[in-house]
Amino acid sequence: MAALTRERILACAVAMADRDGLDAVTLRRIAGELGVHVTSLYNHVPTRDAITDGIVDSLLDQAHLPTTPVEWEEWVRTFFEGMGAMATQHPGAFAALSRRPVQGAHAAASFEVALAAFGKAGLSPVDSYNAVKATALTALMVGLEMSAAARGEMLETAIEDLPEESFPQFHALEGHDATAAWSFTLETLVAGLRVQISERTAD
Amino acid sequence: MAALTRERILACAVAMADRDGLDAVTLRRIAGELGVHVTSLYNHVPTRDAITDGIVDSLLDQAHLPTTPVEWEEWVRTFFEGMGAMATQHPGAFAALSRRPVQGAHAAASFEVALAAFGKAGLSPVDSYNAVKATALTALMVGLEMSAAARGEMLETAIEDLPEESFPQFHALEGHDATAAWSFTLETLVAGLRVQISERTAD
DNA sequence: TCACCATACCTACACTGTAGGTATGGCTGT
DNA sequence: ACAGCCATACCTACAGTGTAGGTATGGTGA
Repeated sequence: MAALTRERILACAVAMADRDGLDAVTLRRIAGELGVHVTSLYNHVPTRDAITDGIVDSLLDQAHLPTTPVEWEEWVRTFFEGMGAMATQHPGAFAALSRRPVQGAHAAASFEVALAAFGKAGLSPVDSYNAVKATALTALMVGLEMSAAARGEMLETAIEDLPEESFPQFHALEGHDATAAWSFTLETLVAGLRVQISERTAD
Repeated sequence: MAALTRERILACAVAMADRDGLDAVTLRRIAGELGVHVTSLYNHVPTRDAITDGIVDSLLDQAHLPTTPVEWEEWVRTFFEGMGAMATQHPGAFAALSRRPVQGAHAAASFEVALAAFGKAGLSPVDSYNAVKATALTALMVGLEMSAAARGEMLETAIEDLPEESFPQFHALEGHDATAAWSFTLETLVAGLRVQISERTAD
Protein backbone atom coordinates (compact mmCIF):
# COMPACT_ATOMS: atom_id res chain seq x y z
CA MET A 1 0.00 0.00 0.00
CA ALA A 2 1.31 3.38 -1.00
CA ALA A 3 2.39 5.81 1.66
CA LEU A 4 -0.17 8.21 3.01
CA THR A 5 0.39 11.59 1.48
CA ARG A 6 -1.34 14.88 0.92
CA GLU A 7 -1.83 14.07 -2.75
CA ARG A 8 -3.46 10.75 -2.00
CA ILE A 9 -5.77 12.36 0.53
CA LEU A 10 -6.78 15.07 -1.92
CA ALA A 11 -7.32 12.63 -4.76
CA CYS A 12 -9.51 10.54 -2.50
CA ALA A 13 -11.45 13.62 -1.43
CA VAL A 14 -12.05 14.72 -5.00
CA ALA A 15 -13.23 11.26 -6.02
CA MET A 16 -15.49 11.06 -3.00
CA ALA A 17 -16.96 14.50 -3.67
CA ASP A 18 -17.73 13.53 -7.26
CA ARG A 19 -19.30 10.28 -6.14
CA ASP A 20 -21.29 11.30 -3.09
CA GLY A 21 -21.35 15.09 -3.05
CA LEU A 22 -19.11 17.61 -1.35
CA ASP A 23 -20.95 17.49 1.97
CA ALA A 24 -20.31 13.76 2.20
CA VAL A 25 -16.57 14.34 2.22
CA THR A 26 -15.61 13.75 5.80
CA LEU A 27 -12.32 13.06 7.51
CA ARG A 28 -13.47 9.74 8.86
CA ARG A 29 -14.75 8.56 5.50
CA ILE A 30 -11.52 9.57 3.80
CA ALA A 31 -9.54 7.77 6.45
CA GLY A 32 -11.70 4.69 6.14
CA GLU A 33 -11.32 4.60 2.38
CA LEU A 34 -7.55 4.89 2.71
CA GLY A 35 -7.45 2.25 5.44
CA VAL A 36 -6.05 4.62 8.00
CA HIS A 37 -7.00 6.23 11.28
CA VAL A 38 -8.73 9.61 11.24
CA THR A 39 -6.08 11.55 13.03
CA SER A 40 -3.35 10.25 10.76
CA LEU A 41 -4.67 12.63 8.16
CA TYR A 42 -3.56 15.49 10.36
CA ASN A 43 0.04 14.59 9.72
CA HIS A 44 -0.43 15.75 6.13
CA VAL A 45 -3.32 18.20 6.26
CA PRO A 46 -3.69 20.83 8.98
CA THR A 47 -7.48 21.10 8.98
CA ARG A 48 -10.65 20.07 7.29
CA ASP A 49 -10.97 23.34 5.40
CA ALA A 50 -7.47 22.85 4.08
CA ILE A 51 -8.76 19.78 2.26
CA THR A 52 -11.40 21.86 0.54
CA ASP A 53 -8.72 24.38 -0.34
CA GLY A 54 -6.67 21.52 -1.69
CA ILE A 55 -9.57 20.41 -3.84
CA VAL A 56 -9.87 23.93 -5.22
CA ASP A 57 -6.20 24.04 -6.03
CA SER A 58 -6.31 20.60 -7.57
CA LEU A 59 -9.20 21.54 -9.84
CA LEU A 60 -7.61 24.81 -10.92
CA ASP A 61 -4.46 22.89 -11.71
CA GLN A 62 -6.29 20.40 -13.91
CA ALA A 63 -8.28 23.17 -15.58
CA HIS A 64 -5.21 24.29 -17.54
CA LEU A 65 -6.18 27.92 -17.32
CA PRO A 66 -4.40 30.08 -19.89
CA THR A 67 -1.14 31.49 -18.53
CA THR A 68 0.61 32.61 -21.68
CA PRO A 69 -0.07 36.00 -23.28
CA VAL A 70 -3.13 35.93 -25.50
CA GLU A 71 -5.78 38.23 -26.84
CA TRP A 72 -8.42 39.03 -24.25
CA GLU A 73 -11.20 37.25 -26.12
CA GLU A 74 -9.18 34.11 -26.48
CA TRP A 75 -8.39 34.26 -22.79
CA VAL A 76 -12.07 34.52 -21.92
CA ARG A 77 -12.97 31.59 -24.12
CA THR A 78 -10.12 29.42 -22.93
CA PHE A 79 -10.90 30.26 -19.33
CA PHE A 80 -14.51 29.28 -19.86
CA GLU A 81 -13.46 26.11 -21.58
CA GLY A 82 -11.21 25.08 -18.73
CA MET A 83 -13.79 25.79 -16.06
CA GLY A 84 -16.48 24.05 -18.06
CA ALA A 85 -14.34 20.97 -18.41
CA MET A 86 -13.82 20.89 -14.66
CA ALA A 87 -17.51 21.30 -14.01
CA THR A 88 -18.35 18.28 -16.12
CA GLN A 89 -15.41 16.13 -15.08
CA HIS A 90 -15.82 16.87 -11.37
CA PRO A 91 -19.49 17.65 -10.82
CA GLY A 92 -19.25 17.10 -7.09
CA ALA A 93 -15.91 18.62 -6.30
CA PHE A 94 -16.59 21.72 -8.38
CA ALA A 95 -18.79 23.17 -5.67
CA ALA A 96 -15.68 23.62 -3.56
CA LEU A 97 -14.84 26.63 -5.71
CA SER A 98 -17.81 28.50 -4.28
CA ARG A 99 -17.21 27.64 -0.64
CA ARG A 100 -13.61 28.60 -0.27
CA PRO A 101 -11.80 31.64 -1.59
CA VAL A 102 -10.32 31.05 -5.01
CA GLN A 103 -6.69 31.72 -4.41
CA GLY A 104 -3.44 30.12 -5.23
CA ALA A 105 -0.84 30.28 -7.89
CA HIS A 106 -2.90 28.81 -10.71
CA ALA A 107 -5.68 31.36 -10.59
CA ALA A 108 -3.33 34.27 -9.98
CA ALA A 109 -1.10 33.36 -12.90
CA SER A 110 -4.02 33.19 -15.27
CA PHE A 111 -5.48 36.43 -13.99
CA GLU A 112 -2.14 38.10 -14.46
CA VAL A 113 -2.01 37.42 -18.18
CA ALA A 114 -5.67 38.38 -18.45
CA LEU A 115 -5.01 41.75 -16.87
CA ALA A 116 -2.26 42.31 -19.38
CA ALA A 117 -4.51 41.26 -22.25
CA PHE A 118 -7.31 43.62 -21.27
CA GLY A 119 -4.79 46.36 -20.66
CA LYS A 120 -3.35 45.89 -24.12
CA ALA A 121 -6.87 46.15 -25.51
CA GLY A 122 -7.12 49.60 -23.99
CA LEU A 123 -8.84 49.12 -20.65
CA SER A 124 -7.60 50.86 -17.54
CA PRO A 125 -6.10 48.68 -14.80
CA VAL A 126 -9.27 48.94 -12.74
CA ASP A 127 -11.52 48.12 -15.67
CA SER A 128 -9.23 45.27 -16.62
CA TYR A 129 -9.62 43.94 -13.11
CA ASN A 130 -13.38 44.31 -13.35
CA ALA A 131 -13.41 42.49 -16.66
CA VAL A 132 -11.33 39.64 -15.25
CA LYS A 133 -13.54 39.41 -12.22
CA ALA A 134 -16.69 39.42 -14.32
CA THR A 135 -15.31 36.62 -16.45
CA ALA A 136 -14.16 34.53 -13.52
CA LEU A 137 -17.39 34.94 -11.59
CA THR A 138 -19.53 34.20 -14.61
CA ALA A 139 -17.57 31.08 -15.51
CA LEU A 140 -17.67 29.95 -11.91
CA MET A 141 -21.40 30.42 -11.59
CA VAL A 142 -22.28 28.76 -14.85
CA GLY A 143 -19.97 25.92 -13.95
CA LEU A 144 -21.69 25.55 -10.61
CA GLU A 145 -25.02 25.41 -12.32
CA MET A 146 -23.79 22.81 -14.78
CA SER A 147 -22.26 20.64 -12.13
CA ALA A 148 -25.41 20.85 -10.04
CA ALA A 149 -27.45 19.83 -13.05
CA ALA A 150 -25.06 16.96 -13.71
CA ARG A 151 -25.74 15.70 -10.21
CA GLY A 152 -29.46 15.88 -10.78
CA GLU A 153 -29.91 18.76 -8.40
CA MET A 154 -31.71 21.78 -9.63
CA LEU A 155 -30.42 25.18 -8.66
CA GLU A 156 -33.69 26.68 -9.72
CA THR A 157 -37.35 26.09 -9.67
CA ALA A 158 -38.73 22.89 -11.03
CA ILE A 159 -40.99 23.91 -13.87
CA GLU A 160 -43.52 21.17 -13.35
CA ASP A 161 -44.36 22.44 -9.88
CA LEU A 162 -45.62 25.77 -11.18
CA PRO A 163 -49.31 26.21 -12.00
CA GLU A 164 -49.50 26.53 -15.75
CA GLU A 165 -52.10 29.28 -15.76
CA SER A 166 -49.88 31.63 -13.73
CA PHE A 167 -46.65 30.71 -15.44
CA PRO A 168 -47.30 30.27 -19.14
CA GLN A 169 -43.81 31.43 -20.10
CA PHE A 170 -42.19 28.75 -17.99
CA HIS A 171 -44.23 25.97 -19.45
CA ALA A 172 -43.42 27.12 -22.95
CA LEU A 173 -39.91 25.76 -22.58
CA GLU A 174 -40.32 22.44 -20.89
CA GLY A 175 -37.66 20.04 -21.98
CA HIS A 176 -35.28 22.74 -23.12
CA ASP A 177 -31.62 22.10 -23.75
CA ALA A 178 -29.90 23.16 -20.56
CA THR A 179 -26.38 23.05 -21.96
CA ALA A 180 -27.18 25.89 -24.34
CA ALA A 181 -27.15 28.31 -21.42
CA TRP A 182 -23.43 27.82 -21.18
CA SER A 183 -22.59 29.10 -24.65
CA PHE A 184 -25.29 31.75 -24.51
CA THR A 185 -23.78 33.18 -21.37
CA LEU A 186 -20.29 33.03 -22.84
CA GLU A 187 -21.34 34.83 -26.00
CA THR A 188 -23.23 37.43 -23.99
CA LEU A 189 -20.17 38.05 -21.87
CA VAL A 190 -17.83 38.35 -24.83
CA ALA A 191 -20.20 40.70 -26.63
CA GLY A 192 -20.60 42.79 -23.51
CA LEU A 193 -16.88 43.01 -22.92
CA ARG A 194 -16.35 44.00 -26.55
CA VAL A 195 -18.77 46.87 -26.11
CA GLN A 196 -17.10 47.93 -22.87
CA ILE A 197 -13.68 47.92 -24.52
CA SER A 198 -14.79 49.96 -27.48
CA GLU A 199 -16.61 52.45 -25.26
CA ARG A 200 -13.96 52.91 -22.62
CA THR A 201 -11.13 53.29 -25.07
CA ALA A 202 -12.92 55.87 -27.18
CA ASP A 203 -12.10 58.65 -24.76
CA MET B 1 -42.43 36.54 25.43
CA ALA B 2 -43.83 36.08 21.98
CA ALA B 3 -44.89 32.65 20.82
CA LEU B 4 -42.34 30.51 19.03
CA THR B 5 -43.08 30.57 15.37
CA ARG B 6 -41.48 29.83 12.04
CA GLU B 7 -41.11 33.52 11.30
CA ARG B 8 -39.35 34.19 14.57
CA ILE B 9 -36.99 31.29 13.99
CA LEU B 10 -36.17 32.48 10.48
CA ALA B 11 -35.66 36.07 11.59
CA CYS B 12 -33.30 34.88 14.29
CA ALA B 13 -31.45 32.71 11.80
CA VAL B 14 -31.01 35.58 9.36
CA ALA B 15 -29.76 37.91 12.07
CA MET B 16 -27.38 35.28 13.35
CA ALA B 17 -26.05 34.56 9.86
CA ASP B 18 -25.39 38.24 9.28
CA ARG B 19 -23.67 38.53 12.62
CA ASP B 20 -21.59 35.37 12.82
CA GLY B 21 -21.66 33.84 9.34
CA LEU B 22 -23.90 31.24 7.81
CA ASP B 23 -21.93 28.30 9.14
CA ALA B 24 -22.44 29.55 12.69
CA VAL B 25 -26.19 29.21 12.34
CA THR B 26 -27.00 26.13 14.34
CA LEU B 27 -30.18 24.75 15.79
CA ARG B 28 -28.88 24.86 19.33
CA ARG B 29 -27.70 28.44 19.04
CA ILE B 30 -31.02 29.53 17.59
CA ALA B 31 -32.85 27.76 20.38
CA GLY B 32 -30.60 29.33 22.98
CA GLU B 33 -31.13 32.80 21.58
CA LEU B 34 -34.89 32.30 21.64
CA GLY B 35 -34.80 30.84 25.15
CA VAL B 36 -36.16 27.51 24.03
CA HIS B 37 -35.13 23.90 23.82
CA VAL B 38 -33.52 22.62 20.64
CA THR B 39 -36.15 20.12 19.70
CA SER B 40 -38.92 22.65 20.09
CA LEU B 41 -37.78 24.14 16.82
CA TYR B 42 -38.88 20.94 15.12
CA ASN B 43 -42.48 21.81 15.85
CA HIS B 44 -42.19 24.65 13.37
CA VAL B 45 -39.39 23.64 11.03
CA PRO B 46 -38.99 20.11 9.67
CA THR B 47 -35.21 20.10 9.25
CA ARG B 48 -32.07 22.16 9.37
CA ASP B 49 -31.95 22.60 5.61
CA ALA B 50 -35.48 23.93 5.70
CA ILE B 51 -34.17 26.83 7.73
CA THR B 52 -31.67 27.65 5.01
CA ASP B 53 -34.47 27.39 2.49
CA GLY B 54 -36.49 29.73 4.65
CA ILE B 55 -33.62 32.21 4.70
CA VAL B 56 -33.50 32.08 0.92
CA ASP B 57 -37.20 32.70 0.67
CA SER B 58 -37.04 35.48 3.20
CA LEU B 59 -34.29 37.26 1.31
CA LEU B 60 -36.01 36.92 -2.03
CA ASP B 61 -39.12 38.35 -0.44
CA GLN B 62 -37.31 41.38 0.87
CA ALA B 63 -35.46 41.86 -2.40
CA HIS B 64 -38.64 43.14 -4.07
CA LEU B 65 -37.78 41.52 -7.35
CA PRO B 66 -39.73 42.97 -10.26
CA THR B 67 -42.97 41.09 -10.87
CA THR B 68 -44.89 43.49 -13.07
CA PRO B 69 -44.37 43.63 -16.83
CA VAL B 70 -41.41 45.79 -17.78
CA GLU B 71 -38.89 46.19 -20.54
CA TRP B 72 -36.17 43.57 -20.37
CA GLU B 73 -33.42 46.07 -19.61
CA GLU B 74 -35.36 47.57 -16.75
CA TRP B 75 -35.99 44.10 -15.41
CA VAL B 76 -32.30 43.29 -15.49
CA ARG B 77 -31.39 46.51 -13.70
CA THR B 78 -34.12 46.18 -11.10
CA PHE B 79 -33.22 42.57 -10.49
CA PHE B 80 -29.60 43.53 -9.97
CA GLU B 81 -30.62 46.34 -7.69
CA GLY B 82 -32.72 44.08 -5.52
CA MET B 83 -30.07 41.41 -5.24
CA GLY B 84 -27.40 43.98 -4.57
CA ALA B 85 -29.46 45.47 -1.76
CA MET B 86 -29.82 42.05 -0.20
CA ALA B 87 -26.12 41.37 -0.50
CA THR B 88 -25.26 44.53 1.41
CA GLN B 89 -28.08 44.34 3.94
CA HIS B 90 -27.56 40.67 4.70
CA PRO B 91 -23.91 39.93 4.04
CA GLY B 92 -23.98 36.73 6.03
CA ALA B 93 -27.34 35.32 5.09
CA PHE B 94 -26.84 36.02 1.39
CA ALA B 95 -24.58 33.01 1.03
CA ALA B 96 -27.62 30.83 1.59
CA LEU B 97 -28.65 31.60 -1.98
CA SER B 98 -25.70 29.63 -3.27
CA ARG B 99 -26.09 26.61 -1.03
CA ARG B 100 -29.70 25.77 -1.59
CA PRO B 101 -31.64 25.73 -4.83
CA VAL B 102 -33.25 29.07 -5.57
CA GLN B 103 -36.85 28.17 -5.80
CA GLY B 104 -40.09 29.44 -4.50
CA ALA B 105 -42.82 31.80 -5.57
CA HIS B 106 -40.81 35.01 -5.42
CA ALA B 107 -38.10 33.96 -7.85
CA ALA B 108 -40.51 32.19 -10.17
CA ALA B 109 -42.84 35.18 -10.39
CA SER B 110 -40.01 37.50 -11.30
CA PHE B 111 -38.59 35.08 -13.83
CA GLU B 112 -42.00 34.75 -15.42
CA VAL B 113 -42.27 38.45 -16.23
CA ALA B 114 -38.65 38.41 -17.38
CA LEU B 115 -39.34 35.61 -19.82
CA ALA B 116 -42.20 37.62 -21.19
CA ALA B 117 -40.04 40.74 -21.46
CA PHE B 118 -37.28 38.98 -23.36
CA GLY B 119 -39.86 37.28 -25.53
CA LYS B 120 -41.41 40.60 -26.40
CA ALA B 121 -37.97 41.87 -27.33
CA GLY B 122 -37.77 39.12 -29.90
CA LEU B 123 -35.89 36.29 -28.25
CA SER B 124 -37.04 32.71 -28.58
CA PRO B 125 -38.34 31.01 -25.44
CA VAL B 126 -35.11 29.10 -24.99
CA ASP B 127 -32.97 32.18 -25.50
CA SER B 128 -35.20 34.10 -23.13
CA TYR B 129 -34.63 31.43 -20.57
CA ASN B 130 -30.90 31.60 -21.16
CA ALA B 131 -30.96 35.37 -20.78
CA VAL B 132 -32.89 35.13 -17.53
CA LYS B 133 -30.55 32.49 -16.23
CA ALA B 134 -27.50 34.51 -17.21
CA THR B 135 -28.88 37.54 -15.39
CA ALA B 136 -29.85 35.64 -12.28
CA LEU B 137 -26.56 33.78 -12.04
CA THR B 138 -24.53 36.90 -12.64
CA ALA B 139 -26.43 38.91 -10.05
CA LEU B 140 -26.13 36.04 -7.60
CA MET B 141 -22.43 35.66 -8.07
CA VAL B 142 -21.62 39.34 -7.87
CA GLY B 143 -23.82 39.56 -4.79
CA LEU B 144 -21.94 36.70 -3.23
CA GLU B 145 -18.69 38.41 -3.94
CA MET B 146 -19.95 41.66 -2.47
CA SER B 147 -21.29 40.04 0.66
CA ALA B 148 -18.08 38.12 1.14
CA ALA B 149 -16.12 41.33 0.80
CA ALA B 150 -18.44 43.02 3.28
CA ARG B 151 -17.59 40.32 5.79
CA GLY B 152 -13.92 40.90 5.21
CA GLU B 153 -13.42 37.58 3.50
CA MET B 154 -11.77 37.56 0.16
CA LEU B 155 -13.12 35.31 -2.52
CA GLU B 156 -9.94 35.83 -4.47
CA THR B 157 -6.28 36.11 -4.07
CA ALA B 158 -4.86 38.65 -1.71
CA ILE B 159 -2.77 40.92 -3.87
CA GLU B 160 -0.16 41.59 -1.24
CA ASP B 161 0.80 37.94 -1.07
CA LEU B 162 1.91 37.86 -4.69
CA PRO B 163 5.52 38.53 -5.57
CA GLU B 164 5.56 41.86 -7.34
CA GLU B 165 8.07 40.88 -9.98
CA SER B 166 5.89 38.02 -11.26
CA PHE B 167 2.62 39.86 -10.95
CA PRO B 168 3.10 43.48 -12.03
CA GLN B 169 -0.46 43.79 -13.31
CA PHE B 170 -1.91 42.85 -9.95
CA HIS B 171 0.15 45.35 -8.05
CA ALA B 172 -0.84 48.10 -10.45
CA LEU B 173 -4.29 48.18 -8.91
CA GLU B 174 -3.70 47.92 -5.21
CA GLY B 175 -6.36 49.80 -3.29
CA HIS B 176 -8.83 49.73 -6.15
CA ASP B 177 -12.52 50.44 -5.66
CA ALA B 178 -14.09 47.04 -5.32
CA THR B 179 -17.67 48.25 -5.62
CA ALA B 180 -17.06 49.36 -9.19
CA ALA B 181 -17.02 45.74 -10.25
CA TRP B 182 -20.72 45.58 -9.53
CA SER B 183 -21.74 48.23 -12.03
CA PHE B 184 -19.11 47.14 -14.54
CA THR B 185 -20.54 43.65 -14.54
CA LEU B 186 -24.08 44.96 -14.84
CA GLU B 187 -23.22 47.18 -17.78
CA THR B 188 -21.32 44.36 -19.45
CA LEU B 189 -24.30 42.08 -19.07
CA VAL B 190 -26.77 44.63 -20.39
CA ALA B 191 -24.56 45.43 -23.36
CA GLY B 192 -24.09 41.75 -24.09
CA LEU B 193 -27.78 41.02 -23.90
CA ARG B 194 -28.48 43.95 -26.20
CA VAL B 195 -26.14 42.47 -28.78
CA GLN B 196 -27.71 39.04 -28.40
CA ILE B 197 -31.18 40.47 -28.88
CA SER B 198 -30.28 42.43 -31.96
CA GLU B 199 -28.43 39.46 -33.47
CA ARG B 200 -30.96 36.78 -32.73
CA THR B 201 -33.92 38.78 -33.93
CA ALA B 202 -32.27 39.81 -37.18
CA ASP B 203 -33.07 36.44 -38.76
C1' DT C 1 24.34 0.80 17.62
C1' DC C 2 22.07 4.68 19.18
C1' DA C 3 19.26 8.63 18.80
C1' DC C 4 15.97 11.00 16.57
C1' DC C 5 11.94 12.20 14.25
C1' DA C 6 8.26 11.67 11.25
C1' DT C 7 4.30 9.20 10.99
C1' DA C 8 0.26 6.38 12.41
C1' DC C 9 -2.53 5.50 16.28
C1' DC C 10 -5.60 5.86 20.57
C1' DT C 11 -8.62 8.32 23.66
C1' DA C 12 -11.38 12.03 24.53
C1' DC C 13 -14.14 16.35 23.99
C1' DA C 14 -17.32 19.60 22.49
C1' DC C 15 -20.04 20.02 19.00
C1' DT C 16 -23.59 18.92 15.16
C1' DG C 17 -28.61 17.31 13.46
C1' DT C 18 -32.21 14.40 14.62
C1' DA C 19 -35.43 10.43 16.44
C1' DG C 20 -38.68 8.74 20.07
C1' DG C 21 -41.28 9.44 23.95
C1' DT C 22 -43.59 12.54 27.59
C1' DA C 23 -45.86 16.33 30.08
C1' DT C 24 -48.83 20.37 29.91
C1' DG C 25 -51.73 24.03 28.76
C1' DG C 26 -55.25 25.92 26.31
C1' DC C 27 -58.93 25.38 23.00
C1' DT C 28 -63.20 22.84 21.42
C1' DG C 29 -67.46 20.15 21.74
C1' DT C 30 -70.77 18.76 24.53
C1' DA D 1 -68.52 23.39 33.52
C1' DC D 2 -66.40 19.42 32.32
C1' DA D 3 -64.08 16.02 29.18
C1' DG D 4 -61.16 15.37 25.60
C1' DC D 5 -57.83 16.42 22.42
C1' DC D 6 -54.06 18.31 20.15
C1' DA D 7 -50.49 21.39 19.48
C1' DT D 8 -46.47 22.69 21.51
C1' DA D 9 -42.33 22.57 24.46
C1' DC D 10 -39.37 19.44 26.68
C1' DC D 11 -36.13 15.45 27.92
C1' DT D 12 -33.06 11.76 26.77
C1' DA D 13 -30.31 9.62 23.58
C1' DC D 14 -27.60 8.44 19.36
C1' DA D 15 -24.68 8.56 15.54
C1' DG D 16 -21.66 11.45 13.44
C1' DT D 17 -18.65 15.70 12.95
C1' DG D 18 -13.76 18.17 13.50
C1' DT D 19 -10.00 18.37 16.44
C1' DA D 20 -6.62 18.40 20.65
C1' DG D 21 -3.17 15.77 23.48
C1' DG D 22 -0.46 12.01 24.27
C1' DT D 23 1.84 7.43 22.78
C1' DA D 24 4.04 3.67 20.14
C1' DT D 25 6.92 2.47 16.25
C1' DG D 26 9.71 2.12 12.37
C1' DG D 27 13.00 3.85 9.30
C1' DT D 28 16.96 7.09 8.76
C1' DG D 29 21.21 9.53 9.82
C1' DA D 30 25.20 9.77 13.02
